Amino acid sequence: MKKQAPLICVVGQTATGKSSLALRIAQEWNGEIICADSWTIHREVNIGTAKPSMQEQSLVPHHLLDIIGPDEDFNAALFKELANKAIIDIIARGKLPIMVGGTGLYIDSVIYDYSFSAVGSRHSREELNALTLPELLEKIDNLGLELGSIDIRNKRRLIRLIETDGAQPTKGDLRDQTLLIGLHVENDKLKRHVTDRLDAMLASGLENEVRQLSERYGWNCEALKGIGYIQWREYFLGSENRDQVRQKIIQATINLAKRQNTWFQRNKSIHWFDTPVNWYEVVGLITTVLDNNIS
RNA sequence: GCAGGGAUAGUGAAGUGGUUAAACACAUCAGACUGUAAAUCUGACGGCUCAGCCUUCGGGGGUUCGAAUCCCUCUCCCUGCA
Repeated sequence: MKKQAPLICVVGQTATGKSSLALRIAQEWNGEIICADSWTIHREVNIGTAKPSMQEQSLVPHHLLDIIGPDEDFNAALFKELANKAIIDIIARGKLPIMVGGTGLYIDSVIYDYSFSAVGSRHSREELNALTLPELLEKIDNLGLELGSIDIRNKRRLIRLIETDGAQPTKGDLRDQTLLIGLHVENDKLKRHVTDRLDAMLASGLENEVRQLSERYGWNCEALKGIGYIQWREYFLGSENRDQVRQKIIQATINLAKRQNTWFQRNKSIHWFDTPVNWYEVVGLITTVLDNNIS
């Protein structure tokens, strides 16, 4: 039986240094990076998303960056498809694929081979969105759909259930030869990292980037709904000052980091590292996986 | 100095005599998560020897069967007049 080629994943909360670790791994083992991030896929949002710089991208090829416009939608199923293509392509060229990112759903869709149920065209999302929770439940009942184990207090879950005609999703085992490296930082330290990173973003012209994007695409634009962007709205309207924006961005980032951590912590296959990462341990871990593959 | 206003849990803020350990929001802690995921949703959130008990609404005193809510007084803060 033919063995699957190795895949290295670097996951974890935002601002833990995933990108730089991935870069180092890629340079050490002749790899290419696949970004599993729901925001860096958008073009034109660069500073606030902490997108890898052109300099970093010239060092190592990055995939799934800048693939859609700021006002275009994206989704996990699409990510899974594109990421799988990228992985196959990288392996075919004899290089090591390294998937890095903090969007847990995107990562899992690839490494656990999620079976996304097709979107039913009979119902428009806009129409369903307008319904209340009880109305959605009634509709589901009328359609004869099984609620299963979904959270019936979460409107989005109910809408999805209707859209998929109640199709039950499936999840596979962890992809063979896949190494999961998780980065974790303690709360206090994380807050410092987040703050420092934001101040660096501000120094490199975040405000200007947001202003230009909001003028060109308007505040309803997808990419401007992200952290680091949406918080400027009141500022440009004149009701808040720069420091309030800064505090709001820090807070939103910390809140996100908490949710990301909850997602990844339940995955018992992840090898966790505290930062700063002990490089030799990483080398040891990766070497084991790669050697195992050769034999 | 005089006249008003105010002090409520980590923060903001409701409550103005009786299911009030005290709405709500935020923060915090924990959790869920398969075509929006940087999204969406859930629980806990005064203390304890925790299906019961104890202590809270600036401090002290009082009225009342009963007060964060009424009265007196003290402290501090804001506003108008001096």
